[in-house]
Amino acid sequence: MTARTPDSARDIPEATVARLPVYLRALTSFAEEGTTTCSSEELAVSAGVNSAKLRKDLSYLGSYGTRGVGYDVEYLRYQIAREIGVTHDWPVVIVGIGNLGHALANYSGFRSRGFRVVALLDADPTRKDEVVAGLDVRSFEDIESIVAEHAVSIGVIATPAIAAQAVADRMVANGITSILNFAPTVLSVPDGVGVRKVDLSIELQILAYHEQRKSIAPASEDAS
Amino acid sequence: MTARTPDSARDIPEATVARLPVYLRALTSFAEEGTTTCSSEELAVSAGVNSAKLRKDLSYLGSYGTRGVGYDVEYLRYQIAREIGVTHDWPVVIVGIGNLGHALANYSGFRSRGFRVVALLDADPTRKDEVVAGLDVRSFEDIESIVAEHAVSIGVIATPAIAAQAVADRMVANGITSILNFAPTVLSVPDGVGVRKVDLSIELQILAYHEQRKSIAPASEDAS
DNA sequence: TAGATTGTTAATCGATTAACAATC
DNA sequence: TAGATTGTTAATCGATTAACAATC
Repeated sequence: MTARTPDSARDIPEATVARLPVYLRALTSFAEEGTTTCSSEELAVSAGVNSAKLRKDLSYLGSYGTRGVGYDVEYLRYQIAREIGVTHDWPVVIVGIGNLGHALANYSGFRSRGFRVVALLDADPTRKDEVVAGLDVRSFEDIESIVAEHAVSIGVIATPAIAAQAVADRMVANGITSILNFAPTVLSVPDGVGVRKVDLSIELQILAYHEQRKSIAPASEDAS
Repeated sequence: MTARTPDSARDIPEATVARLPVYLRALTSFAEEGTTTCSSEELAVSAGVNSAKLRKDLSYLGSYGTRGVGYDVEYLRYQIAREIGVTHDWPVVIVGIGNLGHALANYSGFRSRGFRVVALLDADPTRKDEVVAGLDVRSFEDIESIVAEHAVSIGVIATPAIAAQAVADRMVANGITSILNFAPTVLSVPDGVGVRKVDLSIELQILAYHEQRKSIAPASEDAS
């Protein structure tokens, strides 16, 4: 009981989970360049973290390196992909096909990184019959049959803020258990449903805060 | 020297800084609804955090509430806006006017939350003379004059990954000191330049990780 | 064997939370 | 005065980091 869990299903800290995709991407770059082996230092530089943190993170997955040698790029890449769960594609629906929904539907990075957009939904009936990124824009009312047909568990909300909660409720009612929310609003969902938020203005405001402080700050680090 | 810094320029933890924009948004909602006063509990619910964390966060800014009563919505809203630095608009340039750049250029939330898009730049000469969101798409070569003319310190990168580092270098060379990066790549910038990254695939992969574990996890919390 | 690099330990740092004295 | 709610304290929790023993 107190021995380390031997195989999978260990408990990985949230901060580590958030970095695994970054490592995965760096390893994919290495593989594309033909690099077959790398050290924790090289991988760390490529991922923009320090190597102690990288090794600590990887240690939660298991022992996939070789002391004195480093990591096999392809092997580690696969192990991380497996841990994240992107060795097969996840079907995804996007709701809200405005400017942002358009951009998301056309984003090729989803496909290459473990996701497949299976449907585009919009509540506005005038948008129906539009074709975006090779997919028909369908009525939001079709969500039930689409989620059932494709066994969708991940939904993306790209609607105006005012509509987002209702969309989330409807997603959850139809069995979606993970939501990526681009609408600038706080969603409330039942326990067990995962939500991540991408908020463009908030990111800019965080930059603005630091930007503002640059002009105020005493020049204490100024070595000139 | 050991007394609390009396006025502004206190040291606010990063985690708090990242939440201030969320509080600001919640307060703006309250104001629009005509709510003039709120308690930490009400504001916390609206922002999706617990009230202890909210009060702790606000305590870094100062004492803007009244014990036994709560907060004046408009007053607190102004204090937070001032702390973030969005009592006046920040000029912003967007580089890379593909699908995502289009969406960002048209995003009305920037304008209402402290930012003004002053120029859209793209390296592709065939995109010049296009008008997006009421702005001419201009050559990336114009960045120097535009940054100088509008005193731009914040840049948004919405180019393909392959171009992003060169764009960032050029931004930094021209005096931009804060970058919001949508390209799926790690940027390296000099000390003193702030970078925030928004990575759509990474957000989905984090959701996928948790989604995957739901099917694997032992039903230890299952009370049925 | 000597050199290199991992995986792990332990110390440190920062963030969260509950509880409550202060005070309206 | 009694009730309400803030602002702060202190305990806890989680994340980071440097250092190094293990081991290729």
